[in-house]
Amino acid sequence: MKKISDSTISRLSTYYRTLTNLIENGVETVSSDEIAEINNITSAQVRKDLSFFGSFGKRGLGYKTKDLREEIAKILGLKKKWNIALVGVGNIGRALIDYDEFKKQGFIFKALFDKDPQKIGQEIKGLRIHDIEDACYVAKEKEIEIAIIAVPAKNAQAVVDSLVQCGIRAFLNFAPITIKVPENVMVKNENMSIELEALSYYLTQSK
Amino acid sequence: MKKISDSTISRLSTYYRTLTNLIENGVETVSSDEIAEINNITSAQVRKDLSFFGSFGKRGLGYKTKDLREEIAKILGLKKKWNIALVGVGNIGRALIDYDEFKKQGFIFKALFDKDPQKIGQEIKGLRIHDIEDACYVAKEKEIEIAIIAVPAKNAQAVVDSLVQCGIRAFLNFAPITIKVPENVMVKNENMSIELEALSYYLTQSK
DNA sequence: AATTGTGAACCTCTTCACAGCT
DNA sequence: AGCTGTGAAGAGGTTCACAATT
Repeated sequence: MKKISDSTISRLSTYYRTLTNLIENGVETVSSDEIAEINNITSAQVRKDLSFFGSFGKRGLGYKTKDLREEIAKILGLKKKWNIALVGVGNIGRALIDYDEFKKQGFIFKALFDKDPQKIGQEIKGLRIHDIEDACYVAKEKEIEIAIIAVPAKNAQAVVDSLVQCGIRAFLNFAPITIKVPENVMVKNENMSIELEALSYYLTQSK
Repeated sequence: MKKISDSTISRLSTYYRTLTNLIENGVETVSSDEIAEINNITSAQVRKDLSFFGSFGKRGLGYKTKDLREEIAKILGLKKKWNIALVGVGNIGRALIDYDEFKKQGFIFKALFDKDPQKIGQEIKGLRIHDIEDACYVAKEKEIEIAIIAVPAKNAQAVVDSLVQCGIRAFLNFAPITIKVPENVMVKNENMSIELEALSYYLTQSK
């Protein structure tokens, strides 16, 4: 399949959210122009993004909100639930366990890992914290498909390496470091300081 | 000044982090090739990014780690401390207060806001939680420059609107919604589900 | 010999603009 | 008449490749 750009995929996520909101508000049809307006982009961008995957609208009429949401769910793989694991039960990790948005989109925590003996064995939200050493066994048992890395930067690469060995192929990385992985493994980064630093840059510039 | 792309700015942040690590490990010089290698990009990209701001290296020798880090700190505005406010003291918000990476880069929480009467008046890490209604007054007193928005999506726009009124011009938004702001105000988004959905997409594709 | 700094080439993403459908 | 879908044009970002410098 033709390679679709990361920006298109992340915009599809925002369209998905937009459609969810519209549906909740009882809106049944929507134009590319309206979706664009809500998300501060152009309508051509919306149509082009969708066009990579099919034609979901009706000329002159726009898109049925429910149908389009369904189509995007299919594209993004949101028709199924995803089993995810949290590695590193610190502040960030704990916050993510409680983060409703994940559950709402079908991402379900099935396993927690840490290497701190104090934490291992404890339970959070009915989930036991396992020793990271047992990750392969537990990950298989719980059929983990995605791992969220919330360990200190210095441990992140090693943790990912071993999970790749266990067969995990998708990672959401919160550690402020670039993780190396084989070709067929995907890492997405969530680096909160980078965005703050961009704000710092813009404030500094505009003085 | 010439408009610099967002990607260049965010790469500068990663170079900055790379240099910090190298310095901690006693490395005194580094080539664009080494910086590139660490971050999985090309050396031309590193040199081009830097070239927008000056020439900081020596041909044949590379860059002095300490000097280059200093230069990037100047570019990104990291020579000063930034006063930041947290709006919305929920799970995510609490985790951010404890997030060392922010403090390390010079972003210091000076004010917390919430609208829940249960929370108002409480203290976290020596910081009092103020009523969001008092935001303007407190923001001025504490000289807040950047606000982190960690309130539910449905309240985010209103909260930002009022803070813009108070004169705040930079926002890091964790709410899964596109915020509208005037031209001279900057919003950066941290949308964790979007990255997870990208992983979902790639796993679905590669099946 | 090694490595930077950079114009030019290349590639990718976005926007335009309009034919085609409803 | 209104709005989609899309090829073509335009803008922007990345990589190449090499002269310049140490």
